[in-house]
Amino acid sequence: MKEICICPRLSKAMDLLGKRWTTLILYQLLEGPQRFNEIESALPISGRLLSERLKELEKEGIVERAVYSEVPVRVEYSLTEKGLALEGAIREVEKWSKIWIN
Amino acid sequence: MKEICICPRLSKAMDLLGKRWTTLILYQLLEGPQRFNEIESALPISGRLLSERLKELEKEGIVERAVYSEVPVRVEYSLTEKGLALEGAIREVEKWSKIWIN
DNA sequence: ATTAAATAGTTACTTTTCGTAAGTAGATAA
DNA sequence: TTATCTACTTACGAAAAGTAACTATTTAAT
Repeated sequence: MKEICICPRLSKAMDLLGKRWTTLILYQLLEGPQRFNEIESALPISGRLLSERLKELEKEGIVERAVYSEVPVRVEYSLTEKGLALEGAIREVEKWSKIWIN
Repeated sequence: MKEICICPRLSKAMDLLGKRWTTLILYQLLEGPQRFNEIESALPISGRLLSERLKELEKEGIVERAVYSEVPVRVEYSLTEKGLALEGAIREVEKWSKIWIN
């Protein structure tokens, strides 16, 4: 996106949040830290895309990745402060969807 | 999207709002009714996609299309009640982006 | 009569992203 | 040695997005 016009910050935000699955992944993580497979099971997303999205979100400082060297290995993803700050926005969409969808 | 797991309404909502440009188009329409070219100029979007998105939003009852038979023709797009109801969610993302982006 | 100008799109084509299914890696257990 | 578990990665065909040029309609100008 070229994000020249309009509000450039919102534009940047939507580059992230407007990507397929991103908001649903964050919504899922609002439940608390979760493992790769837990998220994968909770959403109709494939491992390929989940992996891709989590990397993007980690790079943006929205999600944190923690590896626990157990057997087998456990990897947990959680929201950072920046990620948690999105709760208000996500809840608003949830509210809207409860009223206006279907 | 298969939208089986998680909240199916949120999932459906994100099918719409999570599409590229959709939220920015709605944000732009929060300024008031606007013509095709106005929206096109305000965002770095092409006519092809703008046309596609507006049709989707119209089909979902989020946006209304009004044709005025002037010369040359004037076509205005505006938010319906359902569309206006998204303002809270969009403003929350805007707020977040002002704090956390860049 | 022909050309130009303005708005609101549409078409054709290339590039990027997504979806699906199968495969990999590293460590243990049978 | 084979199987199992988790967390990914790879390969590839399909769908969506980006870009630029083109169309339709009506009026005005040359």
